[in-house]
Amino acid sequence: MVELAQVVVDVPTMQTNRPYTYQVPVLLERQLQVGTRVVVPFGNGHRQVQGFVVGFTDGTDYQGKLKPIQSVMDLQPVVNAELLTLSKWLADQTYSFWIACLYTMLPNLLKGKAHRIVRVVDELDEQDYYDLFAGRDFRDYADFENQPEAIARLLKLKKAGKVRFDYQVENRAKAKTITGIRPQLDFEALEEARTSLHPNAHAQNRLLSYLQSIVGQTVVQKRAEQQTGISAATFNQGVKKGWLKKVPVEVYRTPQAHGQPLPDDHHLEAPLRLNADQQRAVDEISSQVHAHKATTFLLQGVTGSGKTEVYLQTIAQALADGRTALMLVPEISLTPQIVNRFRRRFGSQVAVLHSGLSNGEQYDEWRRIERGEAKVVVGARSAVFAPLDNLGVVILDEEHEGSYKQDEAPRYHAREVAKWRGRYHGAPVVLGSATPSLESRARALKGRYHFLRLPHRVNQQPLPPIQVVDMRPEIKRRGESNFSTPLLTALNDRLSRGEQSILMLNRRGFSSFMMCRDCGTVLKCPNCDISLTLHMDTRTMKCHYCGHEEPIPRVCPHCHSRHIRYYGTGTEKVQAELQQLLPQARIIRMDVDTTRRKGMHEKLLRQFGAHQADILLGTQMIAKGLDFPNVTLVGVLNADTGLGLPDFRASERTFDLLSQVSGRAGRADKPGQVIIQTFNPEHYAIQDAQRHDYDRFFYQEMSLRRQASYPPYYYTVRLMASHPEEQEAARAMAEIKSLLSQRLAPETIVLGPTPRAIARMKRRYYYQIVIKYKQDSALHATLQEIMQKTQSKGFKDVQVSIDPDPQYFI
DNA sequence: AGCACGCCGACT
DNA sequence: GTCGGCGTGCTC
Repeated sequence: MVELAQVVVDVPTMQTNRPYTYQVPVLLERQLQVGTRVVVPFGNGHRQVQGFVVGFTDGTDYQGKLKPIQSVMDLQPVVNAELLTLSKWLADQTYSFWIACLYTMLPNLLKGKAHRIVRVVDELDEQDYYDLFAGRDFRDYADFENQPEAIARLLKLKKAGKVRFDYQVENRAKAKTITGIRPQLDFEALEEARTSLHPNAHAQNRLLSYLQSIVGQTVVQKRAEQQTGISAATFNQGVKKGWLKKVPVEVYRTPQAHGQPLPDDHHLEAPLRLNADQQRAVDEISSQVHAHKATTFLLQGVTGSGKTEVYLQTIAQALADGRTALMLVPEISLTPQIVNRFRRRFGSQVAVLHSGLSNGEQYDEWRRIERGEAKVVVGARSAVFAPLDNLGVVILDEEHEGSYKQDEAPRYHAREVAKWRGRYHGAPVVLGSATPSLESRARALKGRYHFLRLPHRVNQQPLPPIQVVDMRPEIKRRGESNFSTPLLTALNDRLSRGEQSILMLNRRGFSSFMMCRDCGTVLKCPNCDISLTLHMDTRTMKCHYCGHEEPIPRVCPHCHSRHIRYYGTGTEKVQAELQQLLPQARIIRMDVDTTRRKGMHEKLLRQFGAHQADILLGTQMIAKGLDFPNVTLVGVLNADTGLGLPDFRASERTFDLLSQVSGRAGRADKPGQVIIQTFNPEHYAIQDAQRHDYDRFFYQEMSLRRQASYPPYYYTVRLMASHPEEQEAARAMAEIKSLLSQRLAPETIVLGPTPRAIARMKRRYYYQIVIKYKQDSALHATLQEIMQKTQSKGFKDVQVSIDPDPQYFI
């Protein structure tokens, strides 16, 4: 029986979210493997789409006539057996399309580009031929994008059978090549050519001797020119005379370490000496590497405790076993400094994957990994899919970071994918953090994760003292200002001593909630204990969990002050105020606006590092990983903004952020100081951060989570539905809710539906339902059922998405 | 997604 | 009468 191929096609809809069966033409039989990309005809007409071969079969239930695969796009599979299995699991776990999961795991260039070509097949009249085709016999349909009249004419011509629409899938994945030269004659023949040269032909003489020295090899022309001083013109003459040939040489678009040279493999940095805690961590993790055990570790180490060195030496152990390693870092922490540290230790075995790379660089790094040339991958979230074989260890640094969860479909969490890959390869997974997520820390306490701690700083220096400044009396005394007296004094002090300061403006939750300037009260929902969000459109305060609504208050419900208002400030405004207060200070502002241009982020940091400025003023992006020895003061202008968010993780994020920035002060020989300005000096997240007391924060927060039935005591799922008409969105959600109530376990809590914070986006109205459950055997099937059911005509134009374990609830 | 089939309004 | 509006259903 002839083998048939199962193909997942690039048509991301619920109806087509399954493999289709295709005939395999004899010519393609040998090239075709599971995991290769193919071009297949799909649907009526002659539409072509890209697809992935996910299996072979010798029979099918399909009654119609099978179509043949049109062509094979890859010589080698681009998805190996592991990643194929993973993609299927991912689609199931995240309620997303299989095809979307496959693309998520691969470099962007492997997503083929579909072209529609309009081809002239019959005589056209002069006018049409000239206007539409400009004398050619085909054009890309995309050329007519914004010309509705032209499109109308084309459709008419199509109807008349004068033009045809063809489809073409473009394979964008191409290797970059540069010119190489290769001798075309053997040594003797070159010698002969040399002796018959005119005695004045010095350059050609040198070329011939050079060619003699590289017989049988290919050398990059640019290098040959540099090495020998022979000019490009002389090489061209050599080509003419048939002495040599120019050949394309494939090169990798290796992302350079931002101008710095890549370290060469013979001068790698030696491992640092470990302290007892670090050594124990390395030993325990390595033992699991050696034993092929998929143990999950939680490595909790205070800032400066040397976690990175533990990672490096653990990776070295895996490499020594002939295995590979995956190192995940949040996007904003993936700075040149951290990448270079890995490169100095492991040299050219390191590959880097992150969103800052061009598509070409991304593709080339990916191929180096896939070919086994890179054994250590350092990357952000999506690097968790790096095609490493024989994985020995996976490390997730800053495991508490919300950015490990993708906030669009497929909504996966890199931590869960990492654990899946760990199980597949028998490799331990290390979750590292100074402030672990409550979920992870709770699991460590229950023994589900193996708990390791690094309680001491490597340099034995104490953590910097943190001063909390209560802004309420400050505002009363001096009027509206972003700068308290103690902070200004401290800033002035650094200026006069020639030391630097970092100021962070917390932008999260910008101006969406109400807070009293006199007592710090934030308006909360009476049912949910979560902040109410201001809706200017309806002039009300709303709760996004239960739908509670109340008018905007004029006086504080707690202290009856009239100073209750929105909360939030922009960096630009703050910079202006600061410049006025400290005219002599040189300030660098870092926010989305000043760093939008590529490379600006690094440039500003380099300037600050070179002491071309006294103060670095920025948003959250400056909280991570920066290490400037001359910085002795860190100030947080508004610690509270995060606390006002209608999100049960608000306190946790505030605590993390404050702990994080505090680590930026005084890391070298000079002692540091941290000043936190707040309207809520009594809040436990601020007080515990001030004391550097993670444990205290953990237990306090855990008890609140237990009372309110939030993670880690409950799991959560968020369902969202949208429709251009608000009524329709609400009606669809009501129907979904009733289905959930019928199917789910009675202990499962279903909140909502409620309108989302930004209820109307892109001309659609959004509603959400939050499900809280401990275990519910009916949940998965019910959610699948909802995805299916909402395809029917009762849900016309309704878009439904499911977000398991959402990180943000706004 | 993108296409064809199919059933109701305003036109050569 | 028919051209074409877009609602509906299918794609190996």
